[in-house]
Amino acid sequence: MARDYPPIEKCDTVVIHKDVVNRVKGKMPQEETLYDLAELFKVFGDTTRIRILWALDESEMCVCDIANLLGMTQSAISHQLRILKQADLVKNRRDGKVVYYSLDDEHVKQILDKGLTHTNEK
Amino acid sequence: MARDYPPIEKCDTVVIHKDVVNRVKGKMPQEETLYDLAELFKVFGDTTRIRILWALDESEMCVCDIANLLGMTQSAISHQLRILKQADLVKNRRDGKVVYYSLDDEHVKQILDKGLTHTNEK
DNA sequence: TAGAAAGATGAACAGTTGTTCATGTAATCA
DNA sequence: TGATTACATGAACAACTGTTCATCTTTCTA
Repeated sequence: MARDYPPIEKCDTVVIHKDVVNRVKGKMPQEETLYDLAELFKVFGDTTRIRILWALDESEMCVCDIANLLGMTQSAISHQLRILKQADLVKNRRDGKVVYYSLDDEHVKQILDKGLTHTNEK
Repeated sequence: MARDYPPIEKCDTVVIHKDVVNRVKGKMPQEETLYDLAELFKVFGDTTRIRILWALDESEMCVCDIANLLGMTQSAISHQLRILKQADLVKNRRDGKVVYYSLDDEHVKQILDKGLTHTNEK
């Protein structure tokens, strides 16, 4: 994601607003923090994954159940569950042949709810 | 985003877990709601936009200032601000030639903070 | 009024992402 | 043990996304 940006196009405001910009620059979080944050939201930024998370908030379910519920293939769901697991949004347990997935913690629902508050009001 | 999914691969759990799956199916929000939610998080899912939002939480700024702050071109920032505005995450006001952008409401910071809580703990 | 400044925008291009298809692995059971 | 079930995964492909470049609009000013 690291890119090589071209020279900055300066305009008069860069001089006029120098103090404000420098103050903000000093208060910005670490690049890595912002990168991780974007990566997290990227995981939430897909309808399939949002539907999986919403479903798992209602009940623990196995891969096949989720596929059936959402009308998608087992493979597609399995790929998405891997992404959700890597982001620590879901956890799983194995019971024989069946692997049950569930939400990792309560943050997930909180983030979904905050997003919902915004979309409902706009 | 609407796709034509292939026939569902059934497995035994579909019968065994029928009641759970049907209950969850009944509690799922509207498809449109989940779509809008994913669209919202998609907007948060980019480092440049996250950096812009974080900067605007500190202070109202014009396009050129943001470009200068982030070391990117005016054009790139302008494109991203359009996306943020369409998602009702930022608003703007014109003062002569200069257009100042700021966060639209307090939800934005709340969503960022919830995300940060998650990334900090994992 | 002509030129410049600040910003917006369309096209193009490379990089990324989500699903499918084929196949692999772990656990169960006849 | 061999077949089957549930799930995982790599490759491939189409669709999408973010930046650049060129150009356009709006506003100010000399």
